[in-house]
Amino acid sequence: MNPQSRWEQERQAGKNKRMKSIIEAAEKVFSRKGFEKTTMQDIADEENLGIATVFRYFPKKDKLIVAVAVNLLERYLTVFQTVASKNCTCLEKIEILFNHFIFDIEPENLECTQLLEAFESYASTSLEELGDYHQYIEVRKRISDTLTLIMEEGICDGSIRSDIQVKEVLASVINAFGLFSRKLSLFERIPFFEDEIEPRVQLAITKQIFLEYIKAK
Amino acid sequence: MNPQSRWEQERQAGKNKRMKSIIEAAEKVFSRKGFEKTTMQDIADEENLGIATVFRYFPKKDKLIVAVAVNLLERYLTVFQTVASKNCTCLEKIEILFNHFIFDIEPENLECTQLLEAFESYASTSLEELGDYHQYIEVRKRISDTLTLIMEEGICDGSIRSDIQVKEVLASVINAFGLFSRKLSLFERIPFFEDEIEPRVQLAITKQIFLEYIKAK
DNA sequence: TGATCATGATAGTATAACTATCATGACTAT
DNA sequence: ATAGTCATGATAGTTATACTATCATGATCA
Repeated sequence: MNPQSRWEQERQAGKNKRMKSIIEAAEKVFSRKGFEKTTMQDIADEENLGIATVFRYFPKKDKLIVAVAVNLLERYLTVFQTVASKNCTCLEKIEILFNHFIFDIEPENLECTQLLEAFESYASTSLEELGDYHQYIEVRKRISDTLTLIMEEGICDGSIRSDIQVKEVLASVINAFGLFSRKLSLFERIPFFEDEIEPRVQLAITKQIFLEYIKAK
Repeated sequence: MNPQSRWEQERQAGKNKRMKSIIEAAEKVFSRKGFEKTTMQDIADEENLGIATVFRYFPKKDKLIVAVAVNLLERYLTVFQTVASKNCTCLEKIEILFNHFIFDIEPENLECTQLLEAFESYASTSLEELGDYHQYIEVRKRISDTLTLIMEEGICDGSIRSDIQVKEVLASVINAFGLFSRKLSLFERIPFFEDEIEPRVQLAITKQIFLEYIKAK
């Protein structure tokens, strides 16, 4: 067996240790500075690596960006799965998810949501090759499936109205998550934005609108 | 009077003819290629101008991007105002607005919505100087005021439930516009996205959720 | 002990934002 | 009509950054 190809295999499987450390470093820097303004040098510096090393693992910046997004979304998936297996009503589960990703006191989760939102925006406008992007879509689908499960359960136990189109409604819920996280980041950056509606209030309202809609009458 | 300063005044007021033509050209190119991938050269070529001329009017690419967004949003404002003065119920007005910007057969309006969505995302991550951005916020506020008017009218005439927080709910509506336009652009770019929910269906559901929520019981 | 290979350093290319300068030709005021 | 003004275009140059190529070094592994 050729060791070169073993390394290459590891690299492609994303199981390489250094690769993981670069992804984690990149996530930090992207969160701070955004995808566009972050340079590959910034990421190398974060881990005290040579820039050539970063390029060895991620020959294109876009590849690194997708890798960060996929990594993040996979962490999300486990949260969704954990909540899904909890022993409470569907409505409670959905509220737990809202609270976890948006209203959590820890700002960390919110930052993740913001980064994912930024990624989807980046993907739809700036991503050059869509080849790696299907990986992201895969994980996104599994999250969607998990939520579908939660809602179908809710219809069975009578806590959710039975005449809704499950997949479509929850897609709206998912999108609502990301949407307001972006508004929050705008709000934080721009002082004269003050007299607009506080995004957290707006988010709470949106949550209410969705919950009221899906609740069994 | 100093002619140099007159030109400078015109330039700053945005009333200069050439300036307008550059903004219109830029809007076309930005719509096609996105903010990031569009070069100043592209914009100059679109109008057969020298690149130096473009830089004379817009010393930074960011300034041109904001100018395009403000110009676009001002066109939106007139639509909102026109619909507001129509002689029909509040619910009908809101539905007209949905239809106009998203479901319209003319793809032109949808492209505008997508460009605005892209701009807000760009503003929250990549815009370097927020100085010009307040102009955009101003117009956005006037649109918000117009919508508030529509909804308050609806509460008076009894077509809208009276216990909602008007400003917050309509902010949700406005954001829903932009959100799905981005999903649409993703959908158009990515073939293997096919088995996801059709964004137009999703958008229709969202419209339904909001309308049902605000409707008087 | 010797071969392999990840790493870092460095130099180089391409592209695009942005600056500076100057010739030209259209417009404007008298 | 003429002279001056000024928008424009052409061009050359600067800087930043994505990305490539190459080589020395030192850790690891057989």
